[in-house]
Amino acid sequence: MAASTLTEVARLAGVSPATASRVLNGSARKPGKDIADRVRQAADSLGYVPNAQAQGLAKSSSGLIGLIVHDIADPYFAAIARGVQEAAREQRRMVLLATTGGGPAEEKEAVAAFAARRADSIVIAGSRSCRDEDQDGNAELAAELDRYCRNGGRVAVVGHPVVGATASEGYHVVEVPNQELAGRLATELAAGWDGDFVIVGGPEGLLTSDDRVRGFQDGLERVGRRPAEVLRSAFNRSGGYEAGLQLAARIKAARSGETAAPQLCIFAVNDVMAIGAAAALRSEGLRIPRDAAIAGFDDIETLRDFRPALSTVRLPLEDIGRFATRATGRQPDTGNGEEGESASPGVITGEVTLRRSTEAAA
Amino acid sequence: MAASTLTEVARLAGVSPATASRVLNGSARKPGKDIADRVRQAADSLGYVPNAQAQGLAKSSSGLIGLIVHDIADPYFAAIARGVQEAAREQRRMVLLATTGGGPAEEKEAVAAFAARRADSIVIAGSRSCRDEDQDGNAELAAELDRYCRNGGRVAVVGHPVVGATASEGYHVVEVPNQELAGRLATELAAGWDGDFVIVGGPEGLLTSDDRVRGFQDGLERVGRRPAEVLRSAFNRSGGYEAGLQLAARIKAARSGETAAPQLCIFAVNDVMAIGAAAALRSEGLRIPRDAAIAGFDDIETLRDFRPALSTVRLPLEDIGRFATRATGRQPDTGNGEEGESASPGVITGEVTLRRSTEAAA
DNA sequence: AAGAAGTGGGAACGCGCTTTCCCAGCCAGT
DNA sequence: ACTGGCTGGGAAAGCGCGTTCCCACTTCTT
Repeated sequence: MAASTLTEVARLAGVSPATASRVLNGSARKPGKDIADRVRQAADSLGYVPNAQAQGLAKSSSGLIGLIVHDIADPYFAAIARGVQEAAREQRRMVLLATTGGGPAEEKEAVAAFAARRADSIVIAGSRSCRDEDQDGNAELAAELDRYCRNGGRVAVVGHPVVGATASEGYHVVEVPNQELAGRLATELAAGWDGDFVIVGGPEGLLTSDDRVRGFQDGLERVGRRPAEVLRSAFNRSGGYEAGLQLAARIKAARSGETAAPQLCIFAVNDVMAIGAAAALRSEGLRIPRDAAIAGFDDIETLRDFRPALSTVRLPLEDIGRFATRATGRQPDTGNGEEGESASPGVITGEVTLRRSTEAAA
Repeated sequence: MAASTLTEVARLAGVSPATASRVLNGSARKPGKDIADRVRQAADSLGYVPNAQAQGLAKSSSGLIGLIVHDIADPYFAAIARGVQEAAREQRRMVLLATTGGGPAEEKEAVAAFAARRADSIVIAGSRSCRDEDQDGNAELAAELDRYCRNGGRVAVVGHPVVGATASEGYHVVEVPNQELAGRLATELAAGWDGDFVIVGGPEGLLTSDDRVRGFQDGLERVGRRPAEVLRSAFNRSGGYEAGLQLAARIKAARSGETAAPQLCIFAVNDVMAIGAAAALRSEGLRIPRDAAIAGFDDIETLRDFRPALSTVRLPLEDIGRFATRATGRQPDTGNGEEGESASPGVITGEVTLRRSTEAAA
C-alpha cells in the first residue's frame, strides 16, 4: 500500500508540506486562495489520498470505533450493527468489527486489538455472562477495558456492565429493560391465557437471558400465576429446537392421558430460540397456537413474516446500536449543560407485541 | 488515546527501543533469552499495547481488510460478513465495515476511506449495477479501485466485476453462478409444475437480479416452456411485498372468472423478496402453495424455518465471504506453483432445494 | 515615517514503531 | 597470538503527517 504523499503534493505545488497540510484538511489557518487552489489541483492530479494512519499517529485519534458482537450473522446483532454503523457515519468515523462467539477471553482480545488500533471508542453488544467458568475471563476483560478507558478510550456496553468493570470515566451502559418488558409480556400473556407457562431460557448466567426469565416470573407472580418451569439450552436457534423437542414429547404424552391436556404457553427468551422451538413442535406434528402458544423476545425484523406471527417484545435494536455509539462520541463541552445533555442517549424502551402465536385456541 | 510506548518499555527494561521492538513482535532477529524476558516483563508491567497505527506506518501495511456491503442487517450480507470475518481472523487481520445502501457513489467513498486507512484489501459484496443513472458513479468507483490496486491494494468483488474496472493486478472476482443455478431451479420447478411462471425481479440493471432472471428464463426455454413475465420492484422485502400484492390481485381476478384459474409459480430473485411476496399473498387471503407456488434464491439461514418451507437455491454465503477474503490474502510466492494454487479460492456452487412452497397442489 | 500589530508561509520536531547499518565482543581457524 | 567471520545489541534514519515556532512581509496606528 504505497501511494503519493503529502510531501509529493507539496513539492508539485511548489509549497511546503506544512502549507499543503493546512489546505488539504481543516486546519485553523487558511492559506491564500491561489495557493490553496494550486495545492488542491496538485493533490488530485496525483490522486492523493491522505494516510489516515499517519494522521492518526500525529493527532493521536483514529476515527475508528470498535464493535464487538457474538456473531454478525445473528439478526439481533446485525440489527444493532446497522445502528452503530449509522451513528458512526454521522460522526464520520468507521467501524471496526470483531465477532467473538461470546467468550470473555475473545472479547478481551478484541478490546486489546481495538486498543492497539487506537479506536476512539468501543461498543460491546454481546450479552454479559457471569457463569463460573467465565469468571477469569470476565476479570481479564474488565481489566483490559479499564486500561482502555484510563487511556482515554470510551466504551459503551449494551444491556449490562461488564462484570467487574470499575472504570467510570468514559464508560457507558445502555440499559435495556429486559426484565421489565418480560414482566409486561408475562402479564399480558396471562390475561388471555389460562394454562401453564414454560420458559425456554439460555444457559444460566447469561445475564440477558436471566433478566428475561426473572422478569417473566415476576410478571406471572404479579398476576397471581404460579411460576413457570424453566428449561435451559443454548441461546440460539438450535437451543430453542432442542427445548422444543422436549416440550413436544411432554405435550404429546399429556395429551394421550385421559385428563384434558393442559394448554402450554412457551416463552422463549429470544425470537430465534422461539422459532427453533416452534420448528421442533411442528416437526413433531404439533400446531401453534392450537397445541401450544409461543412467544419470543426482540421482534427480529426478518422473522416478522413468520407464521403464525410470533408474539414478542419489540426492541428498538437499531436505536440501541445508535445510542450506544452516540454515547461514546466526544462530548461537545462539559460547560454547556444543555448541549451536553442532548448528547446523552435516549432511554431504551420496548413494546409488548401480541400476535397470532399466542392467541388462545378457540 | 494515550498509552505506554515502546520506548518506555525499553527504558524500563534498560534496553534500546530497537531491542524491545525485536522481542515484542516477531522479528527475524531474536534477542537473548534473559533480555527478552526482561523486556516482556517490563511490557506487561506497563500494560503495553503496541500502537498498530505506528506499526502500520512503519511497515506500510495495516492488517485491515475493508468490507463493503449494502446493508449489514440484510441476512444475505450478514452471512457473507460472517465468512469474511472468519477468514480475516485466520489471517490475523481485522475487518473494517462500510455499508453503502448500494450506490456506487457511496461505494467509491468507502473505497477511498479504506485506501486512506491503508487497508490491505477490500471485499465488495454488494450487487453491481449497470443502470444508466449509475454510469458516472460506476466510472468513479472503477477509477478509485484502479488507483487502490495500483498502489498495491487487493480487491475481491463477489458476483460481478465492477463495471469499467480495468485493474488486473490484485483484482479478483468470486464468480457466483447465479444464472446457471437459476436455470437449474427453473427446470426442476418446471418438472413438477404445469402452470405459468412469473418472475419477481429487482430493478433492471442490478446485475445479480438480471442474471437470475435471465438464467430462469433460459431454464424455462430449455424445457420448452414459454418465458415468464417479469415484475420489477425493489430488491428487498418490501419490493417483494408490493409485487406480491399485484400478483394477488391478478390471481383473485382470474379465479373469479369462469375458466379454471391458471396456477401460478412465482420466482422471486432472492429469499427476502420471496418472503415479502408470500406475506402479501397471505394478507390477501391466498395460500401457498395452494393458490400459488413460490420460490426464492439464497437459502437464507434465518428463513429456513419459514412455513411453508421455501423452495430456493442454496448459496454457500459464508464460503463466498471466506473465499473472497482469502483471495485477497498475500500470495505465498509466485514461484511455487502448487502453493500458489492452493491459495486460490474454491469455485462457488449452489444447490437447488425444493421444498413445500412449490409442491404442486394435489 | 517608524514602530506595532497582523498575515501567510516555511523549518523542524514529534507521534510510535521498524529496520538498516554499525560496532563491540566472541568464537574458531592458521 | 592474530585475524576473519558471527552474534547480539544500539544508534539513527525514516514511515507520512500535524503543529508549533519562527521569520519575512504587509497593513494599520500616533
